[in-house]
Amino acid sequence: MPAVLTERQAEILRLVVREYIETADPVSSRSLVEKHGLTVSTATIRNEMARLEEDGYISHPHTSAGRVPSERGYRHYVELLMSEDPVLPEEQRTIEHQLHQVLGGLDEWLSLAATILAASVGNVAVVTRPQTVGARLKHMQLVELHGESVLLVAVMDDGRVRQRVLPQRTPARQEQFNQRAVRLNAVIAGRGAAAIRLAASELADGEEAAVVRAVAELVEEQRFTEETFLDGLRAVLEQPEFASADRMLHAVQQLEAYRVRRLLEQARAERVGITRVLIGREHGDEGMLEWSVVVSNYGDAAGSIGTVAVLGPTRMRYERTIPRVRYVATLMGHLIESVR
Amino acid sequence: MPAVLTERQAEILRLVVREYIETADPVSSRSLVEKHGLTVSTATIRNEMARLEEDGYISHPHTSAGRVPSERGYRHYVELLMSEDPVLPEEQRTIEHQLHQVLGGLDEWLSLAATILAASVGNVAVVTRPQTVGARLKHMQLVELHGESVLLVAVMDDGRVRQRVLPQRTPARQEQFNQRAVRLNAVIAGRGAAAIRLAASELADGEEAAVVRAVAELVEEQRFTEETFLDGLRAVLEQPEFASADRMLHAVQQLEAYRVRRLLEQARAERVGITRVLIGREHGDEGMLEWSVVVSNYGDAAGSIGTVAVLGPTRMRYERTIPRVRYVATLMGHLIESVR
DNA sequence: GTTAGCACTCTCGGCTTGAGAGTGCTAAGT
DNA sequence: ACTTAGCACTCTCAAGCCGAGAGTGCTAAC
Repeated sequence: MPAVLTERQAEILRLVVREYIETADPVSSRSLVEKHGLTVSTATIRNEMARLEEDGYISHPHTSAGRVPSERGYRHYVELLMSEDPVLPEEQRTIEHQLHQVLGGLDEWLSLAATILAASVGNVAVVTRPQTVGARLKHMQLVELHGESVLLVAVMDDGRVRQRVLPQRTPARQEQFNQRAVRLNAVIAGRGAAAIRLAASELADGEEAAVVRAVAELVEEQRFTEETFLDGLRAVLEQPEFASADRMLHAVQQLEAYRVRRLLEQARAERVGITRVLIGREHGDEGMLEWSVVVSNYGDAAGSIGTVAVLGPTRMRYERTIPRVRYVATLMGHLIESVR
Repeated sequence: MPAVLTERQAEILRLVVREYIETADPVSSRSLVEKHGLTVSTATIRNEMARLEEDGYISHPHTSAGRVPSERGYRHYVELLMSEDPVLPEEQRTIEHQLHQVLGGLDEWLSLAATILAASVGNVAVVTRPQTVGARLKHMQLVELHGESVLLVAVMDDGRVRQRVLPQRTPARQEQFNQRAVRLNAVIAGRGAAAIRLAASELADGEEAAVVRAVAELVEEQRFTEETFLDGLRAVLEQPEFASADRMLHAVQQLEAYRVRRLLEQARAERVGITRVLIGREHGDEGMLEWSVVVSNYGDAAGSIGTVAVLGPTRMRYERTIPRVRYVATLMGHLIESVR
């Protein structure tokens, strides 16, 4: 397999990939000549195609079908042949505007970002909440509930707001809860789960110790289903690769939260700022052989890292998807700074 | 159409419905006799079936197929022929145990309830958050964020905890925010959106007025997508009625949040405590002609009302679904009391 | 009122067939 | 040595056909 392609071969590969991404039909030598005004004949194209196939860039579904890019073909295309379709200032403004409309805090931003991204690339988009290794408590508050319970609300320095209903043996008024919150905040605000747990063990009052232990749990809690925002299922199912019922059902199964989580764990880009493209079996998930993943991490100075990704068939508009994933990831990076 | 069925006709109808629900195949006179040891011949069954068909209880996909229940047949079955499959104490314990494992507050309960219900009936389950007409603020809190913003956290008396990032011109320390929160709570805690808005207009300090206006918005905010918890998509798509790609895609489309919302609005049961069954076109949604909905409202003394529903093909195990929807609805009713 | 018997209808899977799409190869042209 | 016209060959796909099988409706007898 010669690693180098002639100029003409590269151009043919580029056109095959583009054409196939657009139409989803195997592309024939004739359609290539007709649609792109090539100055050579179909026979020449066929000869070149035969070479490309020998070298593993494209393949044949069956004898008398056109050519389809292989994983290697897509990879070559993504790395060398394609030019990115930039997110225009106009589109950037629209997206940022939509995000700023919503002032509800991190979760709403992440969810909306997934929706916007999905709509923009026509595939499934996933945005995970930044996983903070050493999250700290910013502030806690107790709110009196009817009956024998109290609502604990904890705000973390990674933007999470978590709550929990706690039983309360000795009834108290809101005012007393406020005082208790101020007292406890003085001890545990700004600290991580471990330090808070330690503080709990040193408290004389059993009820307060229970509250503080609960805070520690909330600080370190990472619940995946609630930490992942996914959208675009319907759009991806409309792609022709899922035109049969069993393929479609299979896709729906693969996109269940816990599977997507596993996939993203494997596919995680190494560093913030890099956008990775994993084509076909490159991501190593047996169930999603014909899927590609475009993934980018985002994070802040404090080292908490989240993921923005698009999942779709290998026949995906990489030109469009890659810059959009990258853009949304940087946007998310800015947003998490703002809720620190 | 004689409205009354003979005992034998009713029994045959009952068996046809049961058999069809179980197998999804049109049921023939022979299968009925064979499987249920009837003492009459297949010919007799056929005669009776012809009567049932005349009366509109069952129908014929084509000449040489067995019988399939019509909407009327299902209705008769649900109202008169079927006996409910109660939620056994064992199952109740399991469900309640799962719910009590999770202490995160209302949203997690609702979401988990949808998951449990979906798994238990093998169809799509939807649980909406109780829509409170006149929600009141229970407590608000301000948390200092890095930079020029502050996080407003509001706890409502219907169990919602909402947050919003607010810009903050004059930087301040957490202690000052606490004092401000105490001051503002004294004025607005326990009040509804209108009263809070009024209070905002009377405040001298512009920054405080902005905070209070934001609180008012949070108090009355009802955001549907975040207010609906849906699960069981995959299970329902495995039903044979969605065995072709276009039907499956159509189902996925119909189950998008905003459509489900419309459907539930139309299908809303009148009173808390009643479980309604809407079969086929009875729910009036053109796009979901072959779907049934089992729906039950739940609420608390204060009049906030939420919905628990199961959506699935008309060929649904009503015996099982109805009591489970009812049970989960009452459970939700208790839970919302507990976070008041 | 019930039932055996039978003709009739309809579906479904398998098979065949012909059209169409594309290729690979050969041989001739530049 | 590269390009290309021409053509045989392969494979898919839709349409049509066929026969088996399932079920019914009807008739006539019990």
